[in-house]
Parts: sequence; structure tokens; C-alpha cells
Amino acid sequence: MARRSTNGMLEFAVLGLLHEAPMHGYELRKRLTAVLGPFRAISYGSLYPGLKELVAAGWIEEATDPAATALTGKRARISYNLTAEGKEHFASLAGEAGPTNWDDEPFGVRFAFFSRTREDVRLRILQGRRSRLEERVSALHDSMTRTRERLDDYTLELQRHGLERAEREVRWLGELIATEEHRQRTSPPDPRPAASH
Amino acid sequence: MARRSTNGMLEFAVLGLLHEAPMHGYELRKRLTAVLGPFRAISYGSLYPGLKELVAAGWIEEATDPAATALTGKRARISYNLTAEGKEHFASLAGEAGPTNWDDEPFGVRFAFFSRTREDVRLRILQGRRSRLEERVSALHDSMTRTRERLDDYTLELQRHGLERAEREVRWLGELIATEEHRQRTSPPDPRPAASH
DNA sequence: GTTAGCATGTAAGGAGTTACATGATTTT
DNA sequence: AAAATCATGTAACTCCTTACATGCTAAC
Repeated sequence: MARRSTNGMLEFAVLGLLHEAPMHGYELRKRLTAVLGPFRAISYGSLYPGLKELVAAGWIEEATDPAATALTGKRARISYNLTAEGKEHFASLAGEAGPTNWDDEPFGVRFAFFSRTREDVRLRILQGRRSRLEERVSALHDSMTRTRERLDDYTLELQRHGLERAEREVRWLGELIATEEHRQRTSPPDPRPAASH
Repeated sequence: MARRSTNGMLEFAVLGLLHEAPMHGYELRKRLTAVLGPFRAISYGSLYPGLKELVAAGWIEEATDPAATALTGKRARISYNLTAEGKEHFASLAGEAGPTNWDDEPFGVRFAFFSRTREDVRLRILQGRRSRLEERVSALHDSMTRTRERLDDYTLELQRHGLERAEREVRWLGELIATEEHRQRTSPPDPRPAASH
């Protein structure tokens, strides 16, 4: 079990995507790009070795296409599907709500798989992200109002814009949190994530 | 000349900061953090070896504090200052306006040193960044309106928020570009960056 | 039949981090 | 005199990218 695995985010996202359906590497990469955003797309040089490690860890399995394989002798494409351990492992990753999830990129990935995340964990992640951003807001605010340590006009403008963006995201998170809290109050206390097969 | 240097951004930022005044590593790191933002602060394990490389490249020089050094026998802190080649090298980096500067992080660093960048180069970087973001906007727009390939509700919400943020940055850049263009029309054609000592 | 895109990989290396290690100076 | 913070570094490792290499399949 668990040999030392790829990166957290790649692992998490691949496992999450394979819940939908088995996929081969090339397609996985496209879906990954949709989740991570086209500006931090993963390269094949990262993806394929990563998949190998997930196989070695026992979380996914290779499967060559049933029919057309040995028949033609041609190299068939490899489909990956989740194992039971993989599902379990994903569920355990999805249950963590620690500060690792509050940075920009991890948060985005975690958020993208919120529908497979328990409600209470969702809420804690949103709140953690928000307080992280509130820290950023007040740090920027301080840095800008300290008249000592004169900053470049352009640096200042950059900070002003960064501050506005952070404040905007705080508001956005506020709305999401309100929605989640409302959902929790009104829906029956269902402790199970929507993930069974 | 130029032995193979650290990373572009670290190199650029260090050289840019040392225009103001000589500094030692520890302080440099604090200023760097102010420029790069506290969320992508550079570590000492990166900074000190990087400084060594800049020294080896001949762009900066070490200088131990004049008085208090040999006198006490204590280890003195090391100040770094720009060499003439370093200034030249920075100017040449600051003159490049290619697509390398249009990603999130490089753009931020380039922007932070705009006051040492030629006006026409500033304008080209702002425009490049804007068209990069416009691509992002239309890619997101497409991805969201394609009703096929059903995305997760949360993924969708993330994209919606990302789209809004990108559109907002496009508008911000529009204003900056207008300001720069105005500056160029009204001020005398001064081809020299404000950098002399 | 050839170009474009699908599909899978490997080797080398870049850019950075963490953890460790050490010592000086300032503040409480 | 202890604690905090200033100050400088190294070794090992992680994660990822680029460049390369191969071959299949669909479209023009």
C-alpha cells in the first residue's frame, strides 16, 4: 500500500476524474487541463510517470481495450480505472480540510471536486480559504498604508489591484459559504457523500 | 560573461532591487517578498546559491562591511551591489517584451520594475498581457457555453469566477494602457529610462 | 500519401523547497 | 540569561518541464 506517490494535486485530480469513467492518459490530460486551467496544464512527461506510480500504489489499474488488441498486434491504448483502494484513498484525501488546501492552486483543485466532498469539509475548506485571503487583504492593506518604505508607483498599483482582487474573492467565498450553510440547515442531516456506485 | 544563471525572475528582481541600494541577502529576501507577494516568497535555500551565481556571472559583487569586520573577527554580513555589467544586463532584460513576460508571475515582476523600463516596452508588455488574458476569457467563455461535456457545478462556478476575474484584469490593463498612451503622446519623446544614478 | 492530431513514453535537467546546521545581535 | 530574530549557508529531494523518440489513425 501507498509507495510514495506523485504529487498531491495530480494524484487527487486523476483519482477524482476516474470516478466518472475509465480514461486513457491522453484524454485524462485534456480533462485535467479543463480542471487545472489551460495555464497550468500538466505535461505528458509528468502525467505518464505519475500514472505509473498510481498503478504501483494500487489506486488505479491499466486495462488494454478488450477486442481490438491482440487481434491486430498493434499497440492498444491503455485505459485506467479506479480500484477499490483508489476510491478509498480519494475519499480520505477528500476528507482532509487542512491548510494545505488554502493556497491558490490546491484550493482550485479541491473546489473542482467539491461534489465528491462531504458538506462539512466543503465548508471548512471555504472558511479556511477565506481567512487565508483575509490575511492577505490586511497584509496588503498594511503594506500600502505604511508611508515609510516608499514603494515604486507601479508596485503600489499592483498591490492596489491585488488587494481589490483579494477583497472580491473574499466576498465570493462569503456567498458560497452562505449557500453551503443554508444547504446544511435545510437539507436532512445526510452524512454520506454522494459517492456510492 | 553569463555563466548560466539562476532563474529569470529571481535574477531580474535581485538586479532590479540592487539599483536602489546595496543590500545583504536577508534584507533582499524581505524586499523580494514585497515584490513577489508573500505567497510566493523565495527561500534562502534558493536565494543564497542564486546570489552566488550572480556573483559568478559578474553582475553583482560581495562587499563585507568596511569597519567592523576584521576588527572583531566575527563573521560580517555580506552586502551585494550591482556592477556596471549587472546594470547593463538588467537594462537588456528590461528591454525584452516577449511572450515570456505575459504569464501571471513574470508579468507581476516585470510590472513591479516598470519605472526602470522604457515606455514603449511597458506598453508592449501591457498589450501582450492583455491579449493573453483575452484569450483566456474567450477560452473560458467557450468552455462554459459548450453544453456538451457537462462540467461539475462547482467546476462551472470556478470557471465563472475565473472568467469574471480575467475580464476585470482586462479592463484594468485597458486603463493602464490608456494612461501609458496618453503619457507617450503628451510627454516629449524621451527615449531614456529614468535610470541613472 | 501526407499532414494533423491521437497516444505513449524516456532522459536530462531546471527551479525551487525542506530540513538541517551554525552563529551574531537585539530585545525582554 | 533566554528568546527572538537577524544572517548565512548546504544537501537532499520534489515536482515539473523540455526535448526527444516512437507509432497509430483520421482527414484532406
